[in-house]
Amino acid sequence: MGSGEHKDCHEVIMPVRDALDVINGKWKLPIIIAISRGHKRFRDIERNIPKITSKVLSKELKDLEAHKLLKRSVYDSQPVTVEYTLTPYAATLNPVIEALYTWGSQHRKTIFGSQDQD
Amino acid sequence: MGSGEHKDCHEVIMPVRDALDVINGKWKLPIIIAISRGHKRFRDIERNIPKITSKVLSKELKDLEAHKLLKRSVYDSQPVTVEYTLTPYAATLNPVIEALYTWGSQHRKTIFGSQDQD
DNA sequence: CAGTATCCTAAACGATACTG
DNA sequence: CAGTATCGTTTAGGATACTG
Repeated sequence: MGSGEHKDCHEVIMPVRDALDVINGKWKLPIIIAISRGHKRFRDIERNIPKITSKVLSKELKDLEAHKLLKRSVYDSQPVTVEYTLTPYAATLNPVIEALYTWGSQHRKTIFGSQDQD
Repeated sequence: MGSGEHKDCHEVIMPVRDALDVINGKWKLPIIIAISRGHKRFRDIERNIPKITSKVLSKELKDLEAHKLLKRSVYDSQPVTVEYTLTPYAATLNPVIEALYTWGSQHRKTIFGSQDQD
């Protein structure tokens, strides 16, 4: 009805929020990136993500698994090993990661141009 | 040096984290979207973002302004009006928003296929 | 209209230690 | 190695009320 003026506003916001709900926080995308680069083991992932702790990594891995973005496999080797691998679904996030990577790279240059930053 | 194997992992993670630092949270991108759709006034923005409160909107607007993504203009009219407009820099976020929009739309279909969701 | 002031809860994040 | 336990701090976010 009537003036469909700010209706299309919601149409854009809603899906973006859905996406944000999944990748929210500092860690989820970095974890996906690390695994996509071939780091499958818990300690290996941990070592490759600056500042992350076991506790946070553990929690985030569970979240990502719940969102069907990765799979946890336990191998009955000697000793038992655990591997995290991305699902095909996680690959659909690549355009998001690329857009963020591109923007973040540019942004970093921009802020380094004017002031300091970690 | 030696095995530069997980070095490129950081090269990807860092810019992504920089981007995430800026757009983090549920509200920043929705706010940018609302403003980009022509909603410039505080109440107008507020009305077009489901569930946001004055307090949160106020805080997020300040954050976005600090990141140079939008500009707050006060017009000495009768009564005083305030307008928020995006900076040209905010437009560089469009590919990010589009990627998120596309993925979020697909994701919503995916989860609606299997279970319920808000 | 354009916000601010309080108060509050829940979640994120972090440090350190510990277990099978 | 692959985590969990415990603790504490910080931040995001929400409810409600209020101001110029």
